[in-house]
Formats: sequence, C-alpha cells, structure tokens
Amino acid sequence: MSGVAFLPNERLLAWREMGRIEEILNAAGKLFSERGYHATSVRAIARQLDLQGGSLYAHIESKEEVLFQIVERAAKRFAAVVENLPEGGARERVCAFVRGHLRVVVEELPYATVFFHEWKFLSEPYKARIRELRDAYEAALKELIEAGVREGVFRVEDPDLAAKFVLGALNWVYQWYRPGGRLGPEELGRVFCPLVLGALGGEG
Amino acid sequence: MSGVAFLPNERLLAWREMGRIEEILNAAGKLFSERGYHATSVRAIARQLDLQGGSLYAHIESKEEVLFQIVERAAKRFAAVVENLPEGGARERVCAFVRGHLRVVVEELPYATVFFHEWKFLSEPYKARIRELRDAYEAALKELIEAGVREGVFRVEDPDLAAKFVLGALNWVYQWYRPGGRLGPEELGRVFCPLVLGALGGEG
DNA sequence: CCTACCGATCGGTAGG
DNA sequence: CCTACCGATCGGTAGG
Repeated sequence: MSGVAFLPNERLLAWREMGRIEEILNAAGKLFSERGYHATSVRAIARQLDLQGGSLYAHIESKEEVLFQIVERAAKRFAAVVENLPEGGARERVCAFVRGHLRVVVEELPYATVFFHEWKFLSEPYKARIRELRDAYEAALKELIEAGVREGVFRVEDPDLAAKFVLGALNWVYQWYRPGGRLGPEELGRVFCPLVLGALGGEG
Repeated sequence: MSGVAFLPNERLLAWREMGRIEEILNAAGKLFSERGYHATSVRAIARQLDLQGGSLYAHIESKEEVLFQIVERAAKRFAAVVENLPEGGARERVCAFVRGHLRVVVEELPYATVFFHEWKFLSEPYKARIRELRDAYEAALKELIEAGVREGVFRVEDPDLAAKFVLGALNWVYQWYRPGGRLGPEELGRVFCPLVLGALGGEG
C-alpha cells in the first residue's frame, strides 16, 4: 500500500481522473497539432490510449470540449508570461516577455500550435472566452510598448500594430521549430530579443 | 454574336473551362480559409456554384488537387515578389519586399490563409513541390538580409533566424487583417517597413 | 471501459 | 452537368 492509498477515496478518484484527462488532452493535442482538429477522429485519440472509440466519452463530454481545454490551457500559459514579468525598465520587461513567450511556444509546441490554428473552430460560448484571453494578452504587450515609448527608450508610430508585428514574429516559430534541433528556447530568446528591441526603435 | 464566337472551338472550350476552374478555386479558397480544408466538403464548394456535389468532378480530379492549385497559386504570387524587386540598396530592396509581401497577404487573403494553414495536408508529390517554393522564398529573403550586412547597413547575428523572424511578422497579418478595415496595404507597408529595418539593425 | 449500434455525411463514381 | 449510388467513416449513445 503506497501513501496514495491513504487519500480520501473521493480525492483519489478525482486525482486518477485528472491523470486520465491529462493523457487525453496530451494525445489529442499532439494529433490536433499534426493533422488538425477536423481531420482527427475521436477514435484516433482513443487508439493512442489503447481505448475503444466510444470509451472516451466516459471521460469527456464532446470532441469540442477537448479542443477547448487544450486551447484554454495554452492561453493560460501565455497569460502567465505577462503575470510574471519582472519589475524594471521597458527594455528588460519586453525582453523577458519575448523569452517567456518563446518558452511557451517551444515547450508546449503541440498546445501552442492548436491554440494558433484551431481556436476558430470553437463554437460560440467557447470561442468568445478564448478571444477574450487573446485580446487581453495582446493588450498587455501593447501597454509594455507604450510604457517604453513614455520612458523614451522606444520609438514606435503605432503601438497596436507594433504589438501585432512582434507577436507575429514570435508566434511564427511554431511553424518551423522542431524540438530535437540545434536551437533551444534560450538561444532563440537571445537572438530574438535584440530583433524585437530593434524593431521597437530601442537599438537592438 | 460576340467576338468570342469567332475563336476556334477548342480554344473557346479551354477558355470557358478555365473560367469555371477559376470559380471553383475561388469558392474553395474562401471556404478552405474560413473552415479549413478537412471541414469543407466537396458538396459545400459545389453549392457555392449552384452545382450538385458530384458535378464538380467534371472539372476537377480530386479535392486534394483543388487544395494544391490554391496553395501553388499563392506560392507563385509570393515568388513574384522577389522576382520583381527593384535594383538598389538593401534597405530599399527589403522595404520593397515588405510592401510586396504584405500586398499578397492582404489582396489574396483567402489564398494566403490556405497557403499558410493547409499546405501540410497535401500528400507527398504535392507537398514536396510546395516545400520547395517556400524554402526558395525564405532563402531569397535571407540573401537580401546578408547583402545588407555586407553593405554595412544591417547588423544581424543570424540571417537565417532574422529571415524567419521577419516572415513571421509579415505572415501573421493574415490572422487579424480584415478587408473592410481602416488599414489598406499601403499604410500597412508604411508602418511595417521601419519595424523590419529596425529589427535588422538598420535604424528604422 | 466495452460492444454494438444510430443517423449523417464524407469523397468519389457510373451512366446518362 | 445531374441522378443515384458506393463503401467508409464520422461523433455520439444505450446498455451493460
């Protein structure tokens, strides 16, 4: 009997169930990122876990709910980046943002890919919630940039477009980054940080 | 009888067929860009042209061939950008690239969206052909950047990553740009050009 | 978590 | 370009 067995039964069940759902989300995330949401069948997800197709519905409500969970998790990991920014000047804070954002893209590549590609396929109560998180994140970067302009360290004509520009440059990494390659998230941050600062007029 | 009626019959038929295929590609491009390739049925494409589902196969070989034609067209419009770059210094040439690239994204938004999102779903003879075009395009931008470094107008640590950075920033426009908005392709180019030059160390 | 099934829809084809 | 159809597969459910 391991220590786990002393947990109250209810929590034990909840815990085991959480592990199973985690497995489902990871398997689905990988498949969704490779083939897309619509091209991935519920049966294909189940096969990865050695289950029968219908058995997944003992754990999930619908295929769309699985997509939502994946997309929401990715959105929250991005949100955590702006919540954990260090105090300091705009240059340091923007660089920390760049490094943190790239870390999420690179370390959660399947989730990030699904977040970028498939969120539009969510239907309405779900989609609005994700749009909210996306907009808040972009607004946070825009404010970082505006703070730098006020400090006099950035020169930017249109902070809104500049934020979209930077996010695009960072997000696009998901298109070509492959985990086993020559480049880790740290090196990537080291190269991308001066590119971003340069774009913002902060002299690389 | 219009002038067209004097065309030799064969050419007339070929001409009319081309028009029909154009309509199919446009309808399919719009639907693919909105819902994705796998979520768009052949019947949905046919419905846009007031045809029955099976009737499309009088014009096309397969659904995948339609996807390929769309993706290849987009790739060729991008390729035309680097082929028509003006002579001059690296700054001017990069700016022309930025403007030209954004024009394609904005003016061919559905095709560009499908190009970015759905090309990976092509099967092998098709996919290799597209990968070729993508790689050549990225290599061309990389060489533009390297030329600027040699001229002494850019300061860039890693031209390959810099090219990926710039392409990401430009491509991402497809994610938020909406045709009826406040922003035309010219204004977009005017704002993005200094951002790119700044990123490359060319002092915005 | 499995077996067995539901109605719906898919890409594509034959024959006209 | 239409009608009518093919086998395959889809998301999801009932009953256990």
